[in-house]
Amino acid sequence: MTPPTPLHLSLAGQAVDVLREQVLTGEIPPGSRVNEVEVAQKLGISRGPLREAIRHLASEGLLTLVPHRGAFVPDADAEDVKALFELRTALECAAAELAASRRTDVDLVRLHEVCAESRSNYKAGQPFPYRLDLAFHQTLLDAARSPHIAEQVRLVQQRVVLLRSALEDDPPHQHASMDDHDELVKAVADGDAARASTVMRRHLSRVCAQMMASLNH
Amino acid sequence: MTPPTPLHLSLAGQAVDVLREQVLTGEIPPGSRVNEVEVAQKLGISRGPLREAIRHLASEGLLTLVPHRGAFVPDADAEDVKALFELRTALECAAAELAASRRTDVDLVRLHEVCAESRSNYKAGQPFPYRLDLAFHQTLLDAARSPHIAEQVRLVQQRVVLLRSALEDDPPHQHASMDDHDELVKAVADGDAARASTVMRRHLSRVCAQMMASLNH
DNA sequence: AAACTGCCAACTGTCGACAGTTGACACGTT
DNA sequence: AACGTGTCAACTGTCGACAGTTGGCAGTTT
Repeated sequence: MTPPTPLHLSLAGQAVDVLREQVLTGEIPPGSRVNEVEVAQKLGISRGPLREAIRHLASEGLLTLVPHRGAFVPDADAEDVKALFELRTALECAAAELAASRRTDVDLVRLHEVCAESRSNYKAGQPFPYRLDLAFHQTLLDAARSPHIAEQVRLVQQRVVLLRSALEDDPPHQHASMDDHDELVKAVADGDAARASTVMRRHLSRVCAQMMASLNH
Repeated sequence: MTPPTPLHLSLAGQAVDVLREQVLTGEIPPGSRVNEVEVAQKLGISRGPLREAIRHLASEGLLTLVPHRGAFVPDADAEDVKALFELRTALECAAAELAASRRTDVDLVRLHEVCAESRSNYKAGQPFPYRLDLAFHQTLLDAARSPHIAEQVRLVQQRVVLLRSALEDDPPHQHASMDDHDELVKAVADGDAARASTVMRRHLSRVCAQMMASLNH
């Protein structure tokens, strides 16, 4: 059934994927500890690969390691969110600038598609799904064509998702976000790097404030 | 002599430090492979902790993992340098902006000290040591008071150091760098975030060009 | 002689077991 | 009753050994 390394992914790699999923979905709730023997048995693997998986997720910021105590799912306060968004702003503003100067027509089509889908969903009474927000930022990132920045944004995004569990999206915020996205696309289409950066900064500032507000009850 | 976890650092943690040193100093040259059993014996530890150390360094970008082949010290070409500096520019420009708005008088004193030491060394006929360049950027980073950005810059800096082995510092470049540093300090002292960002971008652009030139023989 | 095939050593991926540390509970003391 | 102490179970850190895969080499074929 499970030969050591059949063809594609090592046990450690599979464990990384499974654990990441469980942490991001909250199946393993923030603040809880990850028991090595217990999880290893549940995944049907040994402690060795699982340990590697845990360390990997810790390097991504999805787990925090305490010597001789184990790995914990971090639960953040408003202060952490603010600090994290400083990094995200630095990365995504730079990405927005690069996208404005490097985007192709295909990139613009994709960006318009995502924005249009968000609008239609919203007008149909559906809430603006976080999935589409992620898709927009990912598409913009692809247009920037900077693999290292993209990789770092991916890691930060993950951590934001981890903290997003308690976030109740309210309609005003959703509307403002979609407006920001549209404005970003316009700036990128015009090749206006400075404006793209400015709009992105304002957008992320808004999102950050929203998250901090919902974290403070 | 070596109980499992004597008091402070795990064997894996120690191995990380030793290996990082060996990789950054070029003791383990770029392109070479890291043999697990060999290095483990040389460090007097088992393969388990060493594997964790290897994975950790890989997550920092100091090693690249190839399934079933092992870990290699990456040797980069000009294209990689350019891509890496896009990330570094995004991070350090943001840090420069934050430093301009958050710096205290103590930060300014420290920045002036580093610049002064660089100048005096240079005028004494000594080459501008890379150590002082790192110190300057680190001091500026401290003034920005953004731990996440600082951590990411540290990782990128490491990778730059890894590629720096073949870099011959020529006096014109050193002089220009010191001028950039002085100009940065002025902007930070004035609290001029926009100017700090601009100067930092120009500075890193110069350093990047210098590195790419020396990589192309 | 060049290309293909089968074998082999070296190394990574994985596992189970042992040793040391940590936090907690129970007990005794002040 | 509150505090300090000793003991203990649970867990992490570490180790040595086995299984599977990879790349290279020798031998054979065309």
